[in-house]
Amino acid sequence: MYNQQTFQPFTHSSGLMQDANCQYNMTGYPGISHHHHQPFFPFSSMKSDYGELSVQAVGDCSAQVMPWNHLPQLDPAGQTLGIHGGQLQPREQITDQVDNKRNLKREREEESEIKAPSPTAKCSPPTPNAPTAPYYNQPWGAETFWPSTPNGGSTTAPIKPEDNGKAQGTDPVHQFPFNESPNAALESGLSSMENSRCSSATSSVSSGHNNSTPRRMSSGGSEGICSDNEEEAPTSSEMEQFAKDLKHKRITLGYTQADVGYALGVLFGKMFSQTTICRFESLQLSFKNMCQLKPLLQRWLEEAENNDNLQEMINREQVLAQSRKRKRRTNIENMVKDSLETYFMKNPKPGAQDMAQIARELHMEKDVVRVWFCNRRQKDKRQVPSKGHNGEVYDVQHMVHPHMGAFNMSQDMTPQGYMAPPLGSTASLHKNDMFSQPMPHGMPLGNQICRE
DNA sequence: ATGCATGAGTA
DNA sequence: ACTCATGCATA
Repeated sequence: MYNQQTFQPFTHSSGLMQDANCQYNMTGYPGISHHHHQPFFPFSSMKSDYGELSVQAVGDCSAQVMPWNHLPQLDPAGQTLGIHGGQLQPREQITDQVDNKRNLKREREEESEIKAPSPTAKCSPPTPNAPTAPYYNQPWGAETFWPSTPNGGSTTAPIKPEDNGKAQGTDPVHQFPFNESPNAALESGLSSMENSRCSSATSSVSSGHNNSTPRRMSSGGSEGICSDNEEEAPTSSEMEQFAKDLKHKRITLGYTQADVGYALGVLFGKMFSQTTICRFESLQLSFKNMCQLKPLLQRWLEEAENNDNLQEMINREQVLAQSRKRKRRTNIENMVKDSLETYFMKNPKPGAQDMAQIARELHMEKDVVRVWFCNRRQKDKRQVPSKGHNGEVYDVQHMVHPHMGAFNMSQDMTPQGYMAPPLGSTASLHKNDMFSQPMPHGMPLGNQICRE
């Protein structure tokens, strides 16, 4: 079932309502959210997934959403330039930013997008072996596991990794190439964090590991939200402030989110992706997760502010790339998403039977359906209602506007999450009403589209 | 910036 | 079978 088609012909009506988009396009089911067992930010800034509005709209939106986004990462131009707008793809270009760092931003990013290692980097050579990525990434070849992956022509497709996926990575931490190992301070910070709740995370480079490396920080932790030993559990507003600050300073210093994630790997032995940093900055992680990452980012920030060589050091580092196969991302059509959404509202946690049923009806793979539900639930938890300003949450489909404290939602939930059918939870809409938008539910297309 | 995916840990 | 942390790939 992974079709190979490339993209939907669907063109977005960009421009129309980008702004509006930002505001209304938030999801949240009040009913559900009340019960999260894990606290999340009250101010989520997420945009809904369902919108499927124009890509650009989304992008713009995001930039605007954040109040503290002093330096909008993308200007319109940015978008035009590239998909990644201001961000670099981790693997590719982490290296060159050194110098731009000071000069700055916009351009740098734009360039990077296109470029290869920047020549200008003050110290960093084009970094041939530069740390390109600790991330393995394999263009998921059809070959192995996944059934239909005809990948014929992968868009980006690269090369395939040497093995099937199970490359064991070496642990960056232990192998630290770089002599000037992380300072004690850093280490201590990390360790404390790990000790307190991230024990398993210690060595892993999050990404590519496969089996053996534990990548998560204590998940089940009952330790509450953030029991940081040394640092008290930050309050949501402190966290919000920190995130804001981090972003601002990061940008000012000329680092990309990918740089930061990479730097964490170098400094602490645990690398993070651009995605994670992005989510941190936009408060789209669970509060607990935020608390876990905060100390690291805090350290990084300190280092970055006081150490001009940081980037250089980092550039010298290398991390082994790992490879693994990954299923090609399925592109679920809007119509299908709508259907899934409907099912979700009726029952966020369908049993195997239901799942199979749904899969049948939608002509999807059961696994895809399963993952969709998992992600949907996860998103729901993460995406908590937010506070006002730009972050009004508004779920078009559900017409819900939850306004509850995220942090409190945890307790009454069952361990597994959802207890109540979301549907009834329609809440009042606030100003969102104004933004309510017609979700351009796309056009009817196939169910899933997979690019090859 | 976000959708779909992976996998360790867990209920 | 699920949650949670996390990331590749993509918009």
